[in-house]
Amino acid sequence: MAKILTEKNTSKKEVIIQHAASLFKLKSYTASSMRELADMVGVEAPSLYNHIGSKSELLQAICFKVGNEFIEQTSVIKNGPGNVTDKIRAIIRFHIEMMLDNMDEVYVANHEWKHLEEPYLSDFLAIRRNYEKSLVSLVEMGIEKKELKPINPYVAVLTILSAVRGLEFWQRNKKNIPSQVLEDDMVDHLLNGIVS
Amino acid sequence: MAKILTEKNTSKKEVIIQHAASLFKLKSYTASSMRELADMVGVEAPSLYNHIGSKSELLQAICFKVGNEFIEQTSVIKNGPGNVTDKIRAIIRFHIEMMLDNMDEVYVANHEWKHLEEPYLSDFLAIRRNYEKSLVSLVEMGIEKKELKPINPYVAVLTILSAVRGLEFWQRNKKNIPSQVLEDDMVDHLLNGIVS
DNA sequence: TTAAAAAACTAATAAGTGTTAGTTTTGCAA
DNA sequence: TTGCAAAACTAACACTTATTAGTTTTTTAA
Repeated sequence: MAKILTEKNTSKKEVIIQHAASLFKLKSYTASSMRELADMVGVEAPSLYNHIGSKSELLQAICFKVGNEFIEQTSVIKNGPGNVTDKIRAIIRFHIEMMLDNMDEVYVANHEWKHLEEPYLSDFLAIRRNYEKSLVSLVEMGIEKKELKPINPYVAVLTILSAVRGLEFWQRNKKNIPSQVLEDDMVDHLLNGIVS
Repeated sequence: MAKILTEKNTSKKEVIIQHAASLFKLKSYTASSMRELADMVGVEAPSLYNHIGSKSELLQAICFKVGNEFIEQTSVIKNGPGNVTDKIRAIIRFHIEMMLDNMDEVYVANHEWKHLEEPYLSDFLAIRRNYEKSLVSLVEMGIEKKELKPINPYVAVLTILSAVRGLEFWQRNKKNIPSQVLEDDMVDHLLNGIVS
């Protein structure tokens, strides 16, 4: 009867994954049922299994898609031209844009990864650790070159990543502040502070 | 048979709540079962109900305890002496200390509030909104007095609160960085930036 | 020592979970 | 039009869930 809507270049599996990201964000992974997901897709729950292997496979797909995208894009910026400060600026901007454009999936990757099963959980954490290390080494380089103050580089990276993650709360306030102001002000705040 | 350990000045209900915070942080609210919680407490699951009303009451207790503590302490700082910059510095330090000292409960309040039932969900969100507004007005005052740069005050508050929340990831790295360095560097980062 | 209250226990319930089996319908290619 | 594969369906299973009922044990107070 009911049929999964297939848009151009979007497999039904991808449609399911997108709805899953939205649902997992709304209700969290464990509180989301396959029946609810099926409702969103417009199908009975068992029909989902013609396209996917399991519920946890959906979480894996979301987490690793996001993780890999961050790794790749940041690597491009890091290995590109410019001084360290410019690179950090670009990375912050990339984070903000990913957050605003792919809110559901980024949110799920940030919040629900702990429900990944092994070995995916370990793999995901390794990816994240590597990502953080890569940013730490960039900050260290900036300190060496005297572009940055002699702060603890790990604390700086933690602060930046956390601040950017906070855009998860953004949706309810989109109305008031244009995202360009948000992006500019946040980048400036994290690089130059707020004290005049 | 088994008995709940009662420490001085700690009711059994509080013991249960503390274990609940630890469990909810580890596995998330919905993935935590009352049987697991009972195991931690050293009791069978139905025995918990001699001390508490329901699972969701535990979540309520945790969320509102944390919420009220932030409201109160921040209000004290805000209405106390000192210029705006000092107050913001004090608030950031208070957040960091709350995070380090009451990690489990703060984490749960930050992450699991969405599983609160009405009317508690609405109440909790109202508390948070008020708290944010109160900080925004403080930043606005700092801008008026030219202590702070003319940034968007909401973005500044969002950035600060999010950065501080990131200390949730701190546990795994406690070994490397003394928390005093963490606190000092993060405060300096959020007020003065990292560019030298 | 005894009576009452507090708090533990076992057993059970009703609802919801992800998933499988088996069957029917749909859509495309020949 | 026929035949086949893809994908939908219904029914069901095995488990887990929070919670209640009813009972027994433990603690407290007189």
